[in-house]
Formats: sequence, structure tokens, C-alpha cells
Amino acid sequence: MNMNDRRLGAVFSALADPTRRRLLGRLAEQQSATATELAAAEPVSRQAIVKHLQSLDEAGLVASSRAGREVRYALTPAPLEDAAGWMETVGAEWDRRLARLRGKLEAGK
Amino acid sequence: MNMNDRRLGAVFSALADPTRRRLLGRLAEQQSATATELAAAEPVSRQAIVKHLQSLDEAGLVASSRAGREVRYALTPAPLEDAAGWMETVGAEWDRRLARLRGKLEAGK
DNA sequence: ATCTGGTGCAACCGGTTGGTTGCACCATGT
DNA sequence: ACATGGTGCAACCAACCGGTTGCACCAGAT
Repeated sequence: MNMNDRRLGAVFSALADPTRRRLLGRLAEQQSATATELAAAEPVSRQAIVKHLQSLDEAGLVASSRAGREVRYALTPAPLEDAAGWMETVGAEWDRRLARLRGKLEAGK
Repeated sequence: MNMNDRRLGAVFSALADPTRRRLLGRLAEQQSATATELAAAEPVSRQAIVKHLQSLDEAGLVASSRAGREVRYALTPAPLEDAAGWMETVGAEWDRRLARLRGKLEAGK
């Protein structure tokens, strides 16, 4: 149970929710926004958005900073790399296996 | 609404669970296995594994086929590409935004 | 015909999750 | 000083999730 694996799970489960994905998309274009701003464009309450931003924060995909009386959230896409890395690993293993199989077939023909 | 977005969510939430990730890893090395086999190597019951395999199947990450009286599961990693694609999009948008910002700063110095 | 091992189905359980509402708390502009 | 708009905190809810157990079912081997 690597802490790394924990992080990976947090990232994937953060990305699992459509609202959260929309929020990330929004923050990718807009660099920073408050929960209230984001909630205005979403069909759910501000509190719901806050919770979503919290889980995005736990996954390290977003960072919050106070500016005056408002709290602005910004995208920090680094953990996406970890996630992509894991998927690549699985894919690579799969390809290696395929290559081995192809090799055997080649040898046995 | 998009069936595509639905699929994306299914993939990410499939990858969100550590047991499911382990199963995928296993199937990447082993090409095919039954639920009972997989359950032997995991700390949970066969039924739990079956459920996991079902959600992996819904995400399109795994395919099942009957061989005699047993059901073998195999990895079908194609949907990983979709997931990686989405992440890449967010990352790319982010980069474009950074580039624009850099441009403005450059122009205004 | 019957024992056996792998599957499938269904009920059940505790914990998490996405969502809500209500209200108290601050920082700011007038 | 005070009204205001953005936050934070907490309780509550229905639905879902990961997991279990018990049992019926079905294909093969004896």
C-alpha cells in the first residue's frame, strides 16, 4: 500500500465524476476561479462545488489560495502525469506480452 | 449526455479502486484468468472479484469468454487511450494558457 | 447416476459519496 | 457602524459501493 498508490487512487476517483472533470476543464481555460463563480455555471449548489474542489485538492489536481476575501482555485495538473504513467505501464506490459506471443508463433510456424 | 463522457467516467472510476488496478496488472501479464483464479491471489472473496470484473467490463477494460465450464477474463486496454486522451486535452489547454500568459508578459515588459 | 468444482443470483450490511439546507463568520465598501 | 457578499461548518439524506454469505445451477469426471 504505497502512499503513491493512494495518490493514484485519489487522482482516478477525482476524475471519475463528470462535474469534477468539467471543473478541471474550466480551470484549464480560466486559470483561476472561486467556488461561487464555478457554481454559477454548474447545476448544483456552491457547497457541492466546494466539496468537489476539496476532493480535487486531495488528489493534488487543484490548489487554493486566498485573495482578499475570496478563495481562488487553480489547476495543478502534475498528478495527471502519474496517472498517465500507470496506464502506460499496464499498456506496455500488455504490448510486451503480445510481442512474446507473436515471437512464439513466429518460431513455431 | 455524451455516451462518450459516460464511458470516460466508467473507465476512471474503474481505475479508482486498488483491487481493480491490481486485477488489470495481473491480466496485463497473464493474458487471461478466471475469477476464481484471481480471487485466490487477492484477500477478498470470489464474489467480490466477480463484481470488480463486472465494473471493469462495463468500462470496456476487460472482456469475458466462456471456455468449457469456466469463464476467462482478458485485458482489452483500448479505453485507456480515451482516458489518456482526455487528460492530455486538459494538460494541453493548460499549456496553451500558460503560453498565452507568457506572451502577454513578454509583450508588456 | 452422482459427486464435484466453477459460476450465477440475491439478499444483506456498513461506509462513503454527491447533494442539500441552514446558519455563523469575516472582510470590505459605503 | 453596518449592510453585504463570499466562505466555512455541520447536520442530514438517499443512493451507491465494496464486501460478505448462502444457495441454486450447470458442466464434467468417476
